[in-house]
Amino acid sequence: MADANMTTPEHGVTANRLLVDAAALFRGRGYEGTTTREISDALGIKKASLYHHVSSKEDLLYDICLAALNDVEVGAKAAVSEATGPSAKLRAMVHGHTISMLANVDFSHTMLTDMRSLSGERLEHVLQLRDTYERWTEQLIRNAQKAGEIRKDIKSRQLTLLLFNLLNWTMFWYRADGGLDPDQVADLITTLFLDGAIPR
Amino acid sequence: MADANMTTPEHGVTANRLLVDAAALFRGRGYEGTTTREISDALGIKKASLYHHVSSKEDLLYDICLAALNDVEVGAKAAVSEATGPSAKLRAMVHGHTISMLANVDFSHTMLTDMRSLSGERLEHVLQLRDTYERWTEQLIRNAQKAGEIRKDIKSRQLTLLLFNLLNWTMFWYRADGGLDPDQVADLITTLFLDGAIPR
DNA sequence: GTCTATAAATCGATAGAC
DNA sequence: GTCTATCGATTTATAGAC
Repeated sequence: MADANMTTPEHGVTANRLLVDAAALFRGRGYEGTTTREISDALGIKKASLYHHVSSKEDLLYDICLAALNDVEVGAKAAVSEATGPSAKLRAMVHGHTISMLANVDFSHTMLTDMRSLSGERLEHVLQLRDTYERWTEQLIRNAQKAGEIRKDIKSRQLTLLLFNLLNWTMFWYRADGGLDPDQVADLITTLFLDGAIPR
Repeated sequence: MADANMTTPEHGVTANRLLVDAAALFRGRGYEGTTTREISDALGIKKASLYHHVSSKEDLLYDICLAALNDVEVGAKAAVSEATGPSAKLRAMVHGHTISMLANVDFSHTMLTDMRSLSGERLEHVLQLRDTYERWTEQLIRNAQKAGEIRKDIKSRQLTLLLFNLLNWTMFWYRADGGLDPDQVADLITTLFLDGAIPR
């Protein structure tokens, strides 16, 4: 869902719809594979009218990446702040992250796969935000390791990479109309990450 | 590595280099974001000379997807055929898949993220090959479940999706010059998938 | 805030000489 | 098998009327 906190205050409603429609197109055909013509068609305006709301196509990608990162981070941190104990906080992170990511799957998908099309400073900024979030996650894992609730024979960095493998690729097969709702997806990821596939 | 079995016999050496160089560019800038001019520059020939070897840019993408799928399937099936027992075969699948995928990471990355740019029949063909491979993997999991070596409280379909989450996203962070070699990556994925992050 | 019209550049692909 | 030259279409973006 594209709710109010996904855009900065100075943006109007059309600019909001612009991001949502662009993200849906970018997810389906890629940023480079989507033309400004297709975006304006989706909004029901002419191509030139887009430039009243944004100053370039890349602006759309940049705003989508920032919104996607912000939503997931806000969702994860809210969930973690309500949990008590190292492994409970880790479970909460997976749950909050997954719910936010799947609620804005067009944004998350675009951010993760088309980020590379951003130029210079903008790419660096998005990468820095992503890295900061990954380090925050790694700290959750390290805390759980110190408490003896997560195995210590695999480095926290590598456990973090494996956790994001589980989280990120979900966007490629998740369908809102499919057999699983976001809560069930979050539970699956949590269960496999923590318990593994061999019976305990 | 781009070895001999990655191309069909009728292709010459230039056509082979063409695939390798194109896959590297596609991984870095995306299929839609890469121009035929960039591809010809990488080969040291003029843009028009490309069309002596391939009849369209999309041909390159199609051939890369087929080669990527074939390499991973061949690697995984060879490993599985040498293993004995349901869970040993599952471990072998992860190992063979990971080694082949990381040895041709430009090809795998391009196949998994830019497949969507294929048109009509070609997209269907690639999707069908991928689905067949996924079903073969799910059968390995089902066999291990029947033998009691894999938990039965999660459906084989969902365990398969989670396993491919672990396998596929690895392409986004694996670096040949990084701290982990393909064998270590395969062991990490196997260990987490089977045993989980909580100490046993 | 949307429109028509168009600029300026680049795209994939082709023709034909060598 | 590679080249020069070029076609026709399409691209992002701008100018200026309404």
